[in-house]
Amino acid sequence: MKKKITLKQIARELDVSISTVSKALKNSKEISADTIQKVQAFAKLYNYRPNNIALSLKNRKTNTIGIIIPEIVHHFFSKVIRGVELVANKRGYNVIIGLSNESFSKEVINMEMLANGSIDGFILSMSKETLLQQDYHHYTETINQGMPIVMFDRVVSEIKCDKVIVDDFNGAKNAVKKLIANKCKQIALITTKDYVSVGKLRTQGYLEALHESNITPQAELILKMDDTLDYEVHLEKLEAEIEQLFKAHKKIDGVFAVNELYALSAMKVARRLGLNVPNDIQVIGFTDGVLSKHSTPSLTTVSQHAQLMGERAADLLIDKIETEFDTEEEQYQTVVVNTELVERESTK
Amino acid sequence: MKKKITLKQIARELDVSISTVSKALKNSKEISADTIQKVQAFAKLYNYRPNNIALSLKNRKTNTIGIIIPEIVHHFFSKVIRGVELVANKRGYNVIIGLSNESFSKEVINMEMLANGSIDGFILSMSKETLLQQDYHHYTETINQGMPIVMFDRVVSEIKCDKVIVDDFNGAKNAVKKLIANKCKQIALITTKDYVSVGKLRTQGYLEALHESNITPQAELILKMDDTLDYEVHLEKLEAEIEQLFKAHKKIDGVFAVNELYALSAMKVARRLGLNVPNDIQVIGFTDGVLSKHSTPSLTTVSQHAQLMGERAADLLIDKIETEFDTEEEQYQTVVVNTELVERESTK
DNA sequence: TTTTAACACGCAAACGTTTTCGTGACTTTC
DNA sequence: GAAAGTCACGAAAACGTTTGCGTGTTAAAA
Repeated sequence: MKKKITLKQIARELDVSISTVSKALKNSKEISADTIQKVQAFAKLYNYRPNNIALSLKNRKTNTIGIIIPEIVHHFFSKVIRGVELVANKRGYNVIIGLSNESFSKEVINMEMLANGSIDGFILSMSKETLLQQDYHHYTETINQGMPIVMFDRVVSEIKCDKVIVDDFNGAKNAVKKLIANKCKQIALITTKDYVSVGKLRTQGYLEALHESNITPQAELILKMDDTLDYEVHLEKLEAEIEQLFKAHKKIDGVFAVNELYALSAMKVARRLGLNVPNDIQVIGFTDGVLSKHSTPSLTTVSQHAQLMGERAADLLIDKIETEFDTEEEQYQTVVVNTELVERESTK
Repeated sequence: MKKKITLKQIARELDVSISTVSKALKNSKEISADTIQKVQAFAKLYNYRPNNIALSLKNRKTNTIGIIIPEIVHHFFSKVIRGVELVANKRGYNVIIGLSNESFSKEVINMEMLANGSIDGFILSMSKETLLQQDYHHYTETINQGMPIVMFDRVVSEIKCDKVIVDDFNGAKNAVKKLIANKCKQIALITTKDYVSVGKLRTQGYLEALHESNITPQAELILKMDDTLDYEVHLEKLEAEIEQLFKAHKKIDGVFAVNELYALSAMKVARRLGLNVPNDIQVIGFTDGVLSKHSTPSLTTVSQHAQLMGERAADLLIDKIETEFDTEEEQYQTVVVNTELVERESTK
């Protein structure tokens, strides 16, 4: 049980000063070849590694980025994390995570925990509660203290910072256009209430696609679910509403759902009602989870390239961290990650 | 853009010493009421928060735990993380993650990055490559340096540390017994090669269940897949092998698979061969992913309580971190988390 | 009035680094 | 043989804290 060795200990053992040891390890030409050799041999023997914390303090730089997300047991977010970790690691950074669990207060607490020197910058996606309360002071305060922030997916225009977002609008539009091209006449939309920006944008994409094809949208074909509830738990409620929709509008022959679970539920209800997917009714979802790929029939979805978003966000953040001079007035950019329609069995 | 304020700056502004400020903020009785009031007001105004890094250096304690896992886009691991984060946060710790991506070298690098002062202890699950190479020096070295480690799920007896494991043996045994109780006569096993400890244990559970019911195991009913490949990618190969198995043994009426995807593939192949699940063939999987719940038919599985494992691991680790005195010789414990058979539609 | 005690505060060390600058001992140069 | 230069190293400050101890001032006790 040999504890980690420090410069001081090496110095004492070798009867030189701490500075000599430090320089010797860096092959400084101030130090004689003899001493360098001696010090390095000793350091290697005892497996010396500089203490990160001391370095962080000295350099006022932690080489760590904080990521705060609403939920980690979620394909989208875990893929984003993977992307962040990938480039962070490549560029010499560690990643520290905080989960808000969709709660405003946990988000605030987590940010405060990390903002006091532990990290060099944030990557985050807002919790639903924050989105609802529209209280963004913790973000702006953090930014004002000079800590860079990159937001992704769930963003809001009030906050001035770099952002990485999915092209929700066009993703949805293309999906619906695909349904139209596949001869669907009555296309239902299963979405969330509008305060969730992504739900809103996808809804707009749906409407735009109809518009461009000169189809008059029918309000009765749009189902807006309350997204504050954990829908994993409220599956029955979800299915009941969909069933009601299908029964009230037997002519529905296409469904665009703003997430995977809504789409899956739609397929399940359709099957229960004796409808065949994709022959009687075609379904497209949004997100690239595991369910789509392995469901029966497998689900055509709008893939979001979550990992790529994480990579972009990390690059953006680290770039900002490493630009010494804040070039005059802050210049923020918003990266839009394109979606991709992955066609599977639920469409023709 | 006001940067974070330090004790020194407060001291200068208020024309007192740094120590006075520090003590005043702690309501030390060495300091007069006037001064305390003055300092605290000023600190509040400027939103003073002590710098974590400086504290970590001083206290030689980071209040951060490192977690290293093979993969994050995976229901099991992300649930474990959630559990870890939950108790870590509750007990005042942060969580920093490292992904080995199933690679030995990335695991080593990640551990070294974190072991140099960044964290107080590790929670980790071994990469497949490490499991294969059986090179554990990075673990033992870390432990020898006095850094506590808690391993979970993929563990190995050679490493002396606290562990949290799933009761794979009994989980598998109970699952197979369930199949037997449900009148299955020919029960196939779809498992991994034996170097993955969990695969091995689940296989043993399968055998034991048969043994206890006086059924002679048939080697031809056991399919051992090569787990070094990413099976998400090699789905067709997997399905082909299963199809071959089913065709060669038409009397198979039960399947126990050591993970979710194997089970799902089995159901898919069965359907393709015109077999009804659960009437012709019953299927049970292992793990508590999303797929089981949302597949059709939904899959009966052995649930592992991943989040609970994470919580246990975190408690174990933090307990160890916070016991001042290493009570004489190290005493390690292994926590076994029970499994639970979640019955769904794939069994009768 | 002198001694003692209480009070309110500052000094300095420590955590583990890095880096600038200073300095003593040689070596070279004229 | 003296001046200048080179070499190899050490001292010290700095990053931002906490804390034991020393000290000057004042008030209380003798």
